[in-house]
Amino acid sequence: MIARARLQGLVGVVMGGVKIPGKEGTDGVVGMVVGNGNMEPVPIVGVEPNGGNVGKLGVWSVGIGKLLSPVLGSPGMFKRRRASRLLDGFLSVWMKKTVYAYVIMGDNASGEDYEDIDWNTEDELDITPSSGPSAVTTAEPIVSNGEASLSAGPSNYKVVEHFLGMGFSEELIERAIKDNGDANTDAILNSLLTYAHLEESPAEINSCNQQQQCVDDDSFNLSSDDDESALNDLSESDSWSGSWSGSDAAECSSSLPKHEKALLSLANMGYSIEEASAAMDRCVLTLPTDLFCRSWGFNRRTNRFYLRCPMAKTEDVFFEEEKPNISLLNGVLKKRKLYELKNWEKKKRKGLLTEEDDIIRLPKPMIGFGTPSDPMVITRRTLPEAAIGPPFFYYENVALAPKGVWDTISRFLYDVKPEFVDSKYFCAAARKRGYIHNLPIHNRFPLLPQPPRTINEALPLTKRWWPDWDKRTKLNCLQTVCGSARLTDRIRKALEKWGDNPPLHVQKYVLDECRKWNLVWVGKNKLAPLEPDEVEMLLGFPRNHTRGGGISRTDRYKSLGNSFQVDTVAYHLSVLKDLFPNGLNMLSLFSGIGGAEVALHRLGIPLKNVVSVEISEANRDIVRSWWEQTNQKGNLIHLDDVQLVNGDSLERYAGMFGGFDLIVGGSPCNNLAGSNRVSRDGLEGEQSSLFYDYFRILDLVKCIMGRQQ
DNA sequence: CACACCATGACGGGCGTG
DNA sequence: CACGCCCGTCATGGTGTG
Repeated sequence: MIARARLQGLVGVVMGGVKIPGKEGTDGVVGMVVGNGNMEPVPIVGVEPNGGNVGKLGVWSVGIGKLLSPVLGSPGMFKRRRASRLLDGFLSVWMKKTVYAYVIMGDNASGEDYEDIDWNTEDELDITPSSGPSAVTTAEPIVSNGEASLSAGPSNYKVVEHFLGMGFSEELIERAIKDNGDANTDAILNSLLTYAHLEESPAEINSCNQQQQCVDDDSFNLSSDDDESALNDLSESDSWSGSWSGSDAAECSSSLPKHEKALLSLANMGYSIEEASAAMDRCVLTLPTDLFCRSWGFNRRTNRFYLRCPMAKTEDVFFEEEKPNISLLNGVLKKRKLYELKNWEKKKRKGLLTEEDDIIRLPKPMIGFGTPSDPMVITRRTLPEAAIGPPFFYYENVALAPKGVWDTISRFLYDVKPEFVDSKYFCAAARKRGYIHNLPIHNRFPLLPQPPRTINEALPLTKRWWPDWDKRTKLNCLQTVCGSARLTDRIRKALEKWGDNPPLHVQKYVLDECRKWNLVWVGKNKLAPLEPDEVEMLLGFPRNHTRGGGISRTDRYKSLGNSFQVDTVAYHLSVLKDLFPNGLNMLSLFSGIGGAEVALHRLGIPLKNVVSVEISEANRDIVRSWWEQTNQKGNLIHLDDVQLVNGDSLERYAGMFGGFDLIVGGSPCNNLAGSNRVSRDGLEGEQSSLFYDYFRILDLVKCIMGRQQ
């Protein structure tokens, strides 16, 4: 029988820093967690240290929740080994060394050998439901090689077993077969889904709908077989998922709390209760729940999977793959999704979206917990327990990221709420950024001398030429590119036609260009983009910080545009001065041109050891040059790729220095920034997803520091 | 001529605000 | 609803270098 394994959607992601005893290089364990129908993570029920063979990463394997199984496939038939081998395939197309997410395969068996798949071809990765005769859906009768030999029972035995394996109760299956006959599995499944639906409470129905969004559009049809070796690792009976098949499920969840069962399961595999508990805390609790209600897409350009928000991109999800003969299951799901969409739109129109629907909002004014000139709004806050250091951490990114991004970032970073600050309260240029950190917030102090706060003060030579119809007192955000000479030439010619009082439409044209490109007046009718050293000054860097040493002008703009505003960051970090009078050890991720290092130095906080991770050689040169010129007494260690930073190296450095006191990082904003017209893909974008490495490394260091104490 | 490097301009859209 | 804002990217053509 031709059958295909169907990868049924990525359900959950977890990343943890758990060392698997005796297994080298498993610090950066990336987890695979599935959710259950209640939108909760399912506790980890097993560890397969070698499962993914993911370079130096280990792989968790997990069971499948009972309520999920009608949608995702059969927990009873879930084969770890096969799943992990499928993962290998995905890893090969993931392109990145670090893996954030795995696809859980619904175990619809097949007759083809999945190992023959060329995972690097796009065809096999097509996320659209495949058409043609070989395309089967979850609704078709499916028999794996392994089970075929067992199926000697009555004619509907296989059908019953199949649906049993999907987690439906025997009673429901019998009822469905009675209603539909045993030939039409589509109809049976539909009935089963309906029965199950009716049995759920309204709240559960709602969450179930969200859950199912993961499933249809982003499913894969992939060949797979039932490798005999799949059976030789963990037996089904000692895994938790095994006990979840069929009607045992309800009893199972009611007898012991889930986490205790998972603990037992881990303990049975040879880990101490302590280790198991730590693993579970770390992995299960840091799982952001919104991942469960998102669906997955595949970016062909980058060859990577990404999460997409069902709310923002609903139309894509719905209509890009309209095909007449999509399976009944898909039909049901689409109807539900459509229903949900309409509900959501209705709510939105009526303004009924609650706080829960839209949690993190930008404050106005954007002054965070206060600025040097504004009175402190808040001087105390209560941090979530998991966020409390050591180490201190400080994370930065653009404030105006696509919706939901900051919620996700915040959930990963231990539910600390971001502090949004616009640097226009610190200097003459706007820079709206969000900072998530676990630093104290009382007794902050600014760098002295405080930088000029208006354009006139910052660039006094421009004052003479500034027309009264240009009302700007602050510059806009300093970006990575600047206006060209040809542009300012066009503006000059446009102005010269009109003498001293250009008409309103010319004024508007000029002002629009000025705001867009941050132009300043340097002569009569003469505008100019900011010079790189002016940008350095505005951002709080020493003059010539990025100058020379082989860096081009455009690269200077780029590096500066990607940097911190030093005064702003220094104000936040100033509380460290009393805490570390003898200096601190810092791990600086995405260092760029060393904004954090410069800030700490200017605060007078000695830098004992700095491990700086920065991909750009030019930027590393800048920091090294600054390090030497400022006669730093400490050690500067440069690494290039955050993705290659693993537990071994972190443990080594932490051992050398006695741990890290501070972890600073502003991860790439390319895919978040509003000015990106090409690939504003959100947090799962090619560069911005490196945020997860920030979290991964932070979590690893927390883990290491916890052990050292 | 090939090649690397650099400057230039064309290119929307999400989201907040008033 | 109109408006303003935004740590950007890509293809292209020019320039410098061997």
